[in-house]
Amino acid sequence: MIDRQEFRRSFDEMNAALARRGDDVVAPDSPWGKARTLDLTQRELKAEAETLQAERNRVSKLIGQKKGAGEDASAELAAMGKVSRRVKELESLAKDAEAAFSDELLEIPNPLHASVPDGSSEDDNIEIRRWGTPRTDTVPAHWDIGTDLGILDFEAGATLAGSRFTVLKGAAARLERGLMQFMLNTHVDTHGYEEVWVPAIVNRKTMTGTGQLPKFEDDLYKLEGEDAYLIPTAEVPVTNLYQDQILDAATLPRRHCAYTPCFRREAGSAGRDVRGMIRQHQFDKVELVHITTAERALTDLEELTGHAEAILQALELPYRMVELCSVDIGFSAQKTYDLEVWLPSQQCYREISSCSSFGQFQGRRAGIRYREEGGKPQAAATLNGSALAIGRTLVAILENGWQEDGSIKLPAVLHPYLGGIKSIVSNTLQA
RNA sequence: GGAGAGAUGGCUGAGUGGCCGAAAGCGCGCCCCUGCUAAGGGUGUAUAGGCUUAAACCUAUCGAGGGUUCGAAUCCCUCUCUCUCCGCCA
Repeated sequence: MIDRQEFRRSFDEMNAALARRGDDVVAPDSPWGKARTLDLTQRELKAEAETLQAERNRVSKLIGQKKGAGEDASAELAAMGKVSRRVKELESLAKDAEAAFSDELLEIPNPLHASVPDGSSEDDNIEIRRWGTPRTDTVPAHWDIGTDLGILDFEAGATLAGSRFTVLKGAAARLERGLMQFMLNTHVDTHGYEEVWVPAIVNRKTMTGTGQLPKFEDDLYKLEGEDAYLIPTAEVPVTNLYQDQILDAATLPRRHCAYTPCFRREAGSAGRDVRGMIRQHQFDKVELVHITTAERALTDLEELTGHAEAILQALELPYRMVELCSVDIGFSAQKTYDLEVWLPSQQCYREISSCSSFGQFQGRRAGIRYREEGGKPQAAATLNGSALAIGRTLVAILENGWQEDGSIKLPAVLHPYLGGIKSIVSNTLQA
């Protein structure tokens, strides 16, 4: 959520920053376009109501005194009856205007950070660096590799739940579990994160705090008849761990990692990546979350991204890091780096991690604040990044580790997590 | 799912219609006294919004929402959450 004070005082600057996301974001009929009028209306109504309330409070006190002294207060009573009715009217109007204003505010995306490059499509994203040597020989798609080995069962997934669900068997299931362990251990033991285990179902307020709602309801699974949604990412419960709290600045940054399943309806991506397990309705992910100060947000982003990269490097997976351009950055983010892993079957890099700084955007929405010694509370900055999406990591391991004989060579760091075996030659793990 | 109890400031905990943004204690900040790792005294200590150069001032907030009233932490209604007991259960 944008800052109201800034909205009033620096309208033009904010307008410029928002316009970089696209002209439609600042169109007259957009939430941004409507917000200004609603704000003025709301403030006028409130000011008028407050003036009358002050009057009422003053006279009510007088009535109390008069009655206490046995004096007649009927004139005041009559006058205040009238004032009270008017106050009620004004309050009701002000409340409606305030609600309308707040609703629009929740639909306005985060103004981009000044360092974000301009662009008109994802093709304008900027490659920052590459790591590793991509293999260029012909490698089968992971769905063929996995089916041949008997470790990925797409039919079973479709039978049980529908398209975009996969059943992992034997070595694949163990690999999924091993990756989860390996990633969490690395972040806890090497990178110093505090691990948390959180609900995969959250309520509407929590979803609103991180920005998934109200705008992206269609992307979420909602539980019928309840105020409950399946989380699309651990970002939601982990960041909201601090909702409506005031943290001591000395305790920042708070850094958490968490494993959760993630659920996404993929409403807008019909027909894309329908084969294989690149794009699933349910997938596993280890997520990193930072709660930090506004000043530290950008340096923390570099650090957090580095922690995600460390996983790819340890797994010996070639990847590149790209900085998203102005039109490709998500609603709540102010700046984003994507990590893309090399998929030999497609001969291209595919997103496996997205690391973003949200500035104070989520902090304001979720009421996460911190206080410097003797200072006023201010909205905390939040960051998060996948480290990594486990399903896609499994895909990358299958394809990058694929051998001519159909077996899969496994990265050395995973051996201890897989009972010591070094390769997959069937749906059972072999030494 | 059934029955009961409760929700007040960083914490504990008073407060059943006005003098309550809220006693008292604890904790914490600053000052003083004491000159030694005891204690004492004073003072301050919520959040948001409005108006302001600033201070002052005004408004709102005692789980949430609605109602009664000139006036509600206090009365009424609805909801949420927590705790205890019973039932069920991985």
